[in-house]
Amino acid sequence: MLDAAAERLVAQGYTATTLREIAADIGIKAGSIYHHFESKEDLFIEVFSRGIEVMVDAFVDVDTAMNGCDGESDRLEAHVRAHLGALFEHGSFTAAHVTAFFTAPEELRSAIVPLRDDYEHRWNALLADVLPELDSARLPIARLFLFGAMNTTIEWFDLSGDLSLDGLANLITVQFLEGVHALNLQRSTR
Amino acid sequence: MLDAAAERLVAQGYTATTLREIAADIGIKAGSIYHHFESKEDLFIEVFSRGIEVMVDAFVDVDTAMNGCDGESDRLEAHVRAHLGALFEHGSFTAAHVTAFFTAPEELRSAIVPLRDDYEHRWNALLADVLPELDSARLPIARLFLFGAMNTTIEWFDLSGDLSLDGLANLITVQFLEGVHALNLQRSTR
DNA sequence: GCACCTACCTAACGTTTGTTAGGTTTGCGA
DNA sequence: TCGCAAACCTAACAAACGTTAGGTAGGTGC
Repeated sequence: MLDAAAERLVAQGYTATTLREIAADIGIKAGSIYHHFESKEDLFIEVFSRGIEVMVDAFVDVDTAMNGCDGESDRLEAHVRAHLGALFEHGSFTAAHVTAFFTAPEELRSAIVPLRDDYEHRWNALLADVLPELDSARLPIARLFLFGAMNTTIEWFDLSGDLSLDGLANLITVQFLEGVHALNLQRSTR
Repeated sequence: MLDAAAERLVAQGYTATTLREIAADIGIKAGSIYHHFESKEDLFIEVFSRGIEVMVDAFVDVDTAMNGCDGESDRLEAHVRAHLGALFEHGSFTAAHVTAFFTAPEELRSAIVPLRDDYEHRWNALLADVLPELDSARLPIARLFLFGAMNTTIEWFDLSGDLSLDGLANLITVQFLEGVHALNLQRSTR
C-alpha cells in the first residue's frame, strides 16, 4: 500500500493522487485506509520518510563498508552510486521523495524537513573530507550542484539502456570533482 | 492574470492551484476567467508556453548579439546567463514551467512538448559547436547535466545574496566545461 | 464456544472543484 | 445619445475529494 502510494506520487504528485486510486491499486476501498493511517497527510508522511530512510541507509552502508581504506575520490563515487541506487533500485520511495516532495502541502513538508537536513549534513561532512580546499560558504553550493546532477537523472536515465548505474555514478563523480577543481584553479590564479 | 497563475503554479503546482485563487489574486470572480480561456487546461497551456517563449527569446537574443566574434567558452557562458536570466529576471513564467510542468496532467503536457523539444534542439546544436569532441550519443546526456545544474538553482539561488547571476553563470559554465573535458581525457587515456 | 481484535466494507457527510447559463456593468464608436 | 461588445458577476450544477460512523467477515486466544 505504501508502495502503491509512492508510485502514484511519482506519476501524479501529491494533490492529484487520491486515496480512492491508491485503494483501488491494492484491491481495497478508500475508507479502509483509515484503519492504517489517520489521514492522507499521515500516509504520505510515512512514504516521504521511507524515501529518506532508504537514502540514509545506503549512505551509512557505504560509510561502514569502506572505512578510510580507499582514496577520497573512490569514496565519493561510492556514495554517488549509493544515492543513485536508492533512486533506481529500491522501490519508488526515494524517487517519490525527490520528485513529489515539493508538491506536498507545507504542513507535511515541515514534518519531513529535519530528516532531509540530517541527510544533507552527512553529505556536507563527506564533501568537506573529499574537498578540503573548499571553504564552508561554497560547500553547500557544491552539494546542491551534485544533488542537482544526481536527482535530475530520474527524468532521463534508463536502467535498461547502454549506460549502467556504475557508469553513471562515475560520470557524475568525475564531472563534479574536475569541475570543482577547475573552479578553485580559476579563483587562485587571478 | 497569467502572472498570478504562474506564481501560484510555482508555489503550489498544477492541481493545488484553483481558479478561484487566481481570480481572487487579481480581484475578479472565478467564472470570469472563462471569458478569456476555455478551460483551466487552456489557461495553463498559455502559461507554460510563455515560459518556453521567454527562454527561447533569451536564447535567440544571445545568438544574434554575438555572431561568432567571441570564444566558444564565452558563447556558452552567455547562453547559460540567458537561461538563468529567464528563470530569475523575467517574471514567473519560466520558473513556473521548470518547477510545475511535471505536476500538470499529461494531456496538457503533450501540447507543450513540441515547444520544449525546439528549445532542447537549440541547446544540442550549441553544445555540438562548443564541444565538437563529444559524440552524438553523449551530447544529450551532457545537456541534461547542464540543464540539471541550471534548473535546480531555482531551489536555492537567492538574487539578493552575495553571488550574482553573472557569477553563477560563470560557476556553472566552468564546472560543466571542465567536467566534460575531464571525462574525455579519462576515456581516451585508458 | 465465547470474546475479541484486526482488516475490511457500505454508505453517506460536507466541502471544494471546474464549469456553465443567464444577467449586469462599463466604455467606446458612430 | 444610442447601440453593442467586451468584461465581469451571480448562482448554481455535477462530480470528486477527504473523511467518518456503523456494520461485517475471519482468525486467534482462552
